[in-house]
Amino acid sequence: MSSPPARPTLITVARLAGVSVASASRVLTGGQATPEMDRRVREAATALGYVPDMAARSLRARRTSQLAFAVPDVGNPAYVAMMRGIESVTRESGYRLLVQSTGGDIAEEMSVIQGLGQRYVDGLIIVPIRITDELLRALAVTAAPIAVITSLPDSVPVDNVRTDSVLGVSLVVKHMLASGRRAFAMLNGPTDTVPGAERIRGFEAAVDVAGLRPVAVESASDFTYAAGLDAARTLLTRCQPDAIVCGNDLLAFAMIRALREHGLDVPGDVAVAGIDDIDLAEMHLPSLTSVSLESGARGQLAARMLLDRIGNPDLPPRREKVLPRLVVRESA
Amino acid sequence: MSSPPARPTLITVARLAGVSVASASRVLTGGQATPEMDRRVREAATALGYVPDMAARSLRARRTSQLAFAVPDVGNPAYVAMMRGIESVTRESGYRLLVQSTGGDIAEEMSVIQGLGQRYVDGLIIVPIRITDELLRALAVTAAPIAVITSLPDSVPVDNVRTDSVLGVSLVVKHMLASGRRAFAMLNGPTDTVPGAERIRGFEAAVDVAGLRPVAVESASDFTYAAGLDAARTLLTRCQPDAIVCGNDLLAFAMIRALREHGLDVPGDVAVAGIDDIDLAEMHLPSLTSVSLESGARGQLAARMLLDRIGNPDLPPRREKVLPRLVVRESA
DNA sequence: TTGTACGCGTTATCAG
DNA sequence: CTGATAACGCGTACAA
Repeated sequence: MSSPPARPTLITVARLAGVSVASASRVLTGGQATPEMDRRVREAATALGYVPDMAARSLRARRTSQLAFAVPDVGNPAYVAMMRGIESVTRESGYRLLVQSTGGDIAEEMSVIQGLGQRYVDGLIIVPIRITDELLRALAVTAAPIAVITSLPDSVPVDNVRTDSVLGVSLVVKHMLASGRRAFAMLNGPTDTVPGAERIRGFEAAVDVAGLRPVAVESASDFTYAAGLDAARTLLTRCQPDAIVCGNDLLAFAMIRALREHGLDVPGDVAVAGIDDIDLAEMHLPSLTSVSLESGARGQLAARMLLDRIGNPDLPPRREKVLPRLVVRESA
Repeated sequence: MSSPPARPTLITVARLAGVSVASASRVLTGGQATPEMDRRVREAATALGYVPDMAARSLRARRTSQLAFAVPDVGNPAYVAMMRGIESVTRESGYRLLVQSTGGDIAEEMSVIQGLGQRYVDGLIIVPIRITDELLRALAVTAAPIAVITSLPDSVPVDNVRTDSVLGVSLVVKHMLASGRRAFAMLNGPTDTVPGAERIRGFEAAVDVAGLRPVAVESASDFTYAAGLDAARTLLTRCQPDAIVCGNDLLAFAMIRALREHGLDVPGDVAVAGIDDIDLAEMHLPSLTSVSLESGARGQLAARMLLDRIGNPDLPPRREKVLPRLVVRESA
């Protein structure tokens, strides 16, 4: 009747090696030690199969080696790309990554930010899609460093990674103009979101610069395919554009399908472009012309900024901008 | 010159409330206490903005309230769906979710499993795509409960969630036979993976049952679109099938594009179907007929199994099977 | 019902 | 360079 073998701790290791726990800890955490000391401790550790306990280490060292990513919608491939970018950085830096879906819900986002007080992560990367005063206030006094992926007002002293969707949209519009299109329409997502607002602004500005007026602007209730399908059908009952810019790639796919339902060819009759350049843009038939907002790169950048700040909390707030890039394919 | 306000601990709260730390702890963790005691502690806690420290709690309680999901490839939407399923369960159970990409690499998977000894999570959900003896051995003696999403040999006493891709493939083949197709080909993924092996097996069996022989079988080097494109082109130089079953939806998208390059219409000239029924299957043109392997449901199931086991480690190992479901769309 | 006191496994400080 | 020891913040026997 033997009790299960107790999990080896640093004390066990030190005892077997015949040294103090302090020395054992030093050796194992890469401190200074004589070769002999080093050898004895390591041998004892491997002999016992010692593995450090992260909970104890976190408590004592006041760091978890974990980062959190609060994402609006894991169903959106653009955010998945962002997550991959983040993961690539955390992985090589020895951090673990925690994923939390917010559903784009402010209350959820607030609760994630508040939750930082629990100290279960050393930092947070968050992508809010609506910016409220409440959120800005919360961002100002977080219990752990935060990096925000969105355009924050300059007055908010928080690290953030921006993109320029206004410029991005203008790239598409110019491209469509160059191929002779004149009747522009937009199928956007909800305009009370940061991306939705910026994209419609960019669209109207770009069309205006060309001396034109949009023939239609429709907003889907969400940046999803299903919502896009409804809005796209509505849009097509109202007018017949020859160029349609969509708020993101999922909406563009919906638009293309709706056009086909109307017997219209893409890009023959109508040019269609999306935003985000998700992986599927290339796989789609026709393949989708899209503006890459470099989601992966933005994720990486945010992760690096966050790690930098964790390493040095007194750094001044940083704002980095990532430039959009037009990817021309078959649809426009 | 004031020092930054010290973070409130349970001691601070107890002191302000004029009670012992034990009482404070009891109230806050939902123990027994007189209404008066309860009130005083809570008031003190909110007054101070007290938030429990997870590291300390984890160390003391010997649980982290965290689960890990080791996924082969976050770029594959099927795994993203799985992740969403898992997240929905962890979220409502008060667990946090940690995501670790393995890239389908055995060494990575092993290291994740070994890493369990660090006790940074209470359990792990893993999706190995290759099963080796080394892996099976590691699975047998883990430092924390594991749930595996794949078909494990019955001899391995580990909770696992299975699917029946053999049955799944037969569903597609039958459907294609019913629409008069006879010249069957398969564009599979790597056959040294569990999914790859099962799917080719199912395909050959189903075709055989119909008294036919496949006109071609091609394996892509990976379950990705890019790899699929190469393999699809190769396949088409060799033969002209009128029905093509693909190892997953991404491969199917590649197949459809390759067919179009050859001037062939889907489904007019050739019927194409995929496996996994990812979200994009519906968005594609033509929309993709696919076998749903219920990734989301499998994720949920695995998460629930894992939580059950964490709650009761002495449970006998469970194996659950999720049935495939044919989703007929335009491509076949 | 409430309080005291200890231990969870580490790391860091400070003497030697 | 090494060792003894004090925290880190919390939960829970055990005693009152």
